[in-house]
Amino acid sequence: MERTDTKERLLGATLKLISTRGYLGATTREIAREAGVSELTLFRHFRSKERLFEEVLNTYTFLPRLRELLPELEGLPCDEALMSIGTGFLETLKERKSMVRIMFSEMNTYPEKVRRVHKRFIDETILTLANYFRALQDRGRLRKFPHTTGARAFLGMVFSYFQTEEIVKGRNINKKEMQRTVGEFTDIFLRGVK
Amino acid sequence: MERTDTKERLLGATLKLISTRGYLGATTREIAREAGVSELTLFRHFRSKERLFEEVLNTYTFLPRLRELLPELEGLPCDEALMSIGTGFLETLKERKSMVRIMFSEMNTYPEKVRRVHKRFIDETILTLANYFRALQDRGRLRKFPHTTGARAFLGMVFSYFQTEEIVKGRNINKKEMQRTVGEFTDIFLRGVK
DNA sequence: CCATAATGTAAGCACTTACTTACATTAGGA
DNA sequence: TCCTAATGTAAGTAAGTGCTTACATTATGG
Repeated sequence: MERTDTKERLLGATLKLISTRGYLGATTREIAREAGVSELTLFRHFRSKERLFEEVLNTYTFLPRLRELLPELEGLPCDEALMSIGTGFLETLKERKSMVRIMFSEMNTYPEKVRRVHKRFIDETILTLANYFRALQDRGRLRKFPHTTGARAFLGMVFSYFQTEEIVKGRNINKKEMQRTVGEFTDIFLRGVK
Repeated sequence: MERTDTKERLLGATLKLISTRGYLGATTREIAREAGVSELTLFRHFRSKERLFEEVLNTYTFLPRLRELLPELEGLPCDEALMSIGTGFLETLKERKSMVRIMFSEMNTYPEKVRRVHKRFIDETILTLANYFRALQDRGRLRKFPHTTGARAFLGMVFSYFQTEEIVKGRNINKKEMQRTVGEFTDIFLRGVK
């Protein structure tokens, strides 16, 4: 009974290694070494690599915070509310970068498992935002437009920005840059470019 | 001298298998079998799996294709031009789906050399559209806005849409749905939602 | 103080992988 | 007709890979 955090260390090491080297590229030997335990311990806790991976997905699944965020935006003007939604979304993505990486890398290895995570996060976020837009339309704060497509559009801008900069280029989007870019996205989304 | 298209068949098989199983998951045996040649022939044409993969990336790049999207839009009004860019972009992504899959799923596991090409690809795509926007601004057809962010925004909407539907969900976006959605994106992008 | 549960070390197994070697076949051009 | 270039078959190699077995160590709680 030497350690109590063995399982957590293994899960963390697996998340790290699979997100950087891919499922096939991350070996159980290396995961164990990264966690500071023997390979045998890995197999004693999780019976196979696949089960280990599954537990990683379950452990680090993330849910959108948008729903909790919305009530706080009640009184705000549209631009400030959207700005807040955009930066909140981007911050969640940054926090869960490893999981986002895995989501799009292991789509082929384990399609159903990964799709579940995607559905829980992306689809849910689009839906929530779309409903929010509809509410704003009903109150006359926004003009009529297809609210689901609108949600897709806004989140798509932010997500693609995250994907190209943080994931593909490996850059870190700092607070200042984030504020600026999301601000510009918001402005375009609200006012249009014409 | 039995066949003249051996190399092409191998490149095609590699594209197909790597895009579905990943770089490590696609074995040289299977690639050869898919191409209808012996594994030895594969190694005689390309000396290693890595070189084979590099040639695949060079062969199937579609950056030139994207560049062709702009020139023919001279006389069109903004909304039609944007619509054309959006659908053209989306159609290219669909056509080159395998490449898109490879580029955005596993890039972090590939050698630095490959990643650099990929980064340049993204930057150039954004830059091309950004320059187009600037030209339209100079001619007073669009209002002043940060043109690079604008290009990011528009391409991001379309790309995220493609990624979610075609890659993650495995759906086929048909012509009609594509027209509608891109039309709505364009409208939002030009007029805003306020 | 001792049973137990969590860990370790070490060896190894069955399998796969990228890649090689040696040798044979075949078809077209000189 | 014969040389050459492209291909094939078959066997094999070295280095992994996930996972197992056998056995030892150690700390803790009753």
